[in-house]
This record gives sequence, C-alpha cells and structure tokens, in this order.
Amino acid sequence: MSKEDKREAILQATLELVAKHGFHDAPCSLIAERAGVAAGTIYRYFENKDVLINELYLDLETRINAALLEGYTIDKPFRERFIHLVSSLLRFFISNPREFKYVEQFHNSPYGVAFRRDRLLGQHEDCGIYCELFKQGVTQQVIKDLPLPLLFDLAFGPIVSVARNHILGFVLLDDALIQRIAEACWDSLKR
Amino acid sequence: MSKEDKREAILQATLELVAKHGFHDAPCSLIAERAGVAAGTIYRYFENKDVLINELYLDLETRINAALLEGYTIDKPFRERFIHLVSSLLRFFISNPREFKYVEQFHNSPYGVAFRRDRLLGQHEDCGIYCELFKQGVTQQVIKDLPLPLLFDLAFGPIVSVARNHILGFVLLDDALIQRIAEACWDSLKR
DNA sequence: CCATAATGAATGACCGTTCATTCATAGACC
DNA sequence: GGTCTATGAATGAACGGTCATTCATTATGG
Repeated sequence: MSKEDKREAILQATLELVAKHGFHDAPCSLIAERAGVAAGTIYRYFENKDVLINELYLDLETRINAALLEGYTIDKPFRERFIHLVSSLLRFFISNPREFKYVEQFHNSPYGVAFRRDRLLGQHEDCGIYCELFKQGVTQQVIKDLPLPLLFDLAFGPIVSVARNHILGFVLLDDALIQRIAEACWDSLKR
Repeated sequence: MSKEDKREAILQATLELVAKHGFHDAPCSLIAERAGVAAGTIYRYFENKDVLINELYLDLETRINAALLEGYTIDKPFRERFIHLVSSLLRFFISNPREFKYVEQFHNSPYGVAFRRDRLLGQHEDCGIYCELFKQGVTQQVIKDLPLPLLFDLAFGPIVSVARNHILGFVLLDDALIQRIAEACWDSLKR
C-alpha cells in the first residue's frame, strides 16, 4: 500500500466508524484496525486525532462543493439555480449517508462550533456559492430581506432534517419528493 | 436538602454541563460536584448515567410541550395556530439556551436515534399536538400533501437551525424577526 | 439505636498517545 | 553482482489519564 493509499485508508476508516458509532466509540484502535494499519501509524499521517477529524471534514466539504457545482449554470433563472443547489445537496446526502452523518456529527460538536466561528471571522469577500446567490437574490428583491444566516437556515435547515429522516429510514425519498421539498424551501425564501 | 431537591439538583447540573461541554466532558464527577452531592449519590437516584440522560430529556420534552400549549387555542385559523406553535418553540429555545443545547445534543447522538425509533414504533393514535395540526391541514388542503415526517422537517428544521445560530451569537433575533421566520416556515408548508 | 441515605476512595476498563524496536528497502562499496 | 549498511516507515506494548461505577464506611434523623 502506498503512502497516499494509507492516508486515504485511515480517513475512510474514520469516516465509516464515526458515521456508524459517533465520535465517541470511534477509538483510534478501531480506526487503525479497520484501516489495516497499526495504531501508531495514524500519528505518522496526522498530528493527533483532532487534526485527523478536522482534515476529514475539510475533505468532505470539498467533495460536497464539487457535487453542487455539477450542472450549475449561472445564467439560469434565480429560482432554478436555487432549486438546483438545494436538491443537489439533498441528493448528495441521501446517496452518501456516511458522509452526511459525519458532517452532521461534526457540526454538532465542539469541533463544528469552533470551526464555524473561525469561518465566520475569517470570511470576508469570497463566501461560497450559496452566499453569492443569496446576496444577489436579496438585492434583486426576489427573496425575503433577512440576515444572511437566517436565509441559510431557511434553505438548509429542512434539507438536513429531511436527509436525516431518510437515512434513518423514517421516510423514503424519491426524485419527485426531492423536487417538491426543494420547491418548498424556495417557497419559504421567495418574496 | 430534600430527596426531591437532590434529584432536581442532579438533573440541573447535568443539563448545565452537557449544554456547556457536550456529553463527553460532562463526567459524573463534575455533575456530582456541581449538584453538591457525592459521585455515588447519583446512583441512588438514577440507575446509571444513560438513565439519567434519558430522564432529563423526557423532563425537558414535557416542559417544551407545556410552553407550546400556552396561549394555544384550537378555534383560531389554521395559519395562526401554526405560527403560534412554531414561534413559541423558537422563543422557548432562545430564552432557554441550555435546554436547547441539551435537546439538540440528545437528538444528535445514539441516545436520540434509539429514542426516535422507539417513539415512531410505539406511536399510533395520539401523536402530539403538531401531528394533529398537520394531519388536519392536509385533509383540509391548506398545506402541502407530503408525508408527515417531511412536514415536520419543513416546519422545524429551520427553527432548530435558527435557534442554534442565535444562541451561538451568529445572529440576533428580536420579536419581529421571530415572527417573520415563523411566517417563512408557513410559506414553505402552505399550498 | 437502628434503618436508611450519603459518601468518596478504590476499581477496572478504555482512551489517546508515545517510543523502543523491527524490518523491508535502497544505496554504497568492493 | 553480491554483501554490507543506513534509513525511516511501521509496529504494538506500554503509559498516564479519565471515565462510570461500586461498596465499605460514616452520617443522619426518626
């Protein structure tokens, strides 16, 4: 196994274990076992467990952003662009349940709070694809004039909640339902 | 301190510590210290830590339901009733941040998943005040015809997300904003 | 004086992390 | 080419620390 493969195996094992059992009950001993390496080897690739967890989150964020941009065109109407983003996110989550669970756990932990705080402080101009879209929508007066974080909450709060319900098996989503949910999110944002 | 007071002190200490530090870093030793009892005393009131955590959650759920029913009248128009429920919930959360954080952490943990699974299986007729309202809304054709869990997600997903942002200090909510958010939730549900 | 409640040191399990040791590999030298 | 040596990646037993839980002992109050 090459150096990069080993690093990848550790990340993958961490993803699987944290998604299944939560941050607790994902001890380094298990991560190492599942990755097919020794416990000490983890520390050749990551300074400590916190760093491993944070780097894995960054990896996932990159993958998510890539999935959202697929098929995204800036010249479509506003409503269509919004629905594309929101439904792409939901589709990514339900077809990548482990990634979803990891991201959710991360956000709902001291890691996530610290991370968001840093992000909000550091972020000035380039604030991501959604942010761009929302700002534009507010100035064009097509969506409600609310503080940016609240627009995020209205748009993505339901998505996360829906994805969780689907993954836990409490509802069964199909393409039609995904579309209707995305439209409902739009309804809550539009003026 | 009476017997009931001591039990209450343990619950209160658990609430505060879990809200502040998460389930990890809320060790029994600290809970005991903050409650003004010895570590062993906890086990006179609760079989073990899991039972303590679950009982505290049930307590909080009762309190939340009570807060929602305050001022709720069944003969108001549908939209008004919905907005009452949703904005009451949001108000409860932002004026009880520790309770909010606890409930959120609980839901986002193996405790919460097991709990919801039991709840969904055991629940047949009496399914709570929201459930009643949503079912009625669907048959009266005033809200979208979506599976019940999805209606919950659309209504409360944003509320939880907004409450978190407020409590973490990323936005500052006032009564006007709360009202507008509740109305936006309604927009996403209404036909 | 006794039953019951409360105590907190002791226990054992498990955690993240370290580090002395092993070992496969690759360059150096003849 | 064959032998020796240097390297550093990988290992996993061991360590210090923390946790939930127990239980022999002490305190309380009726």
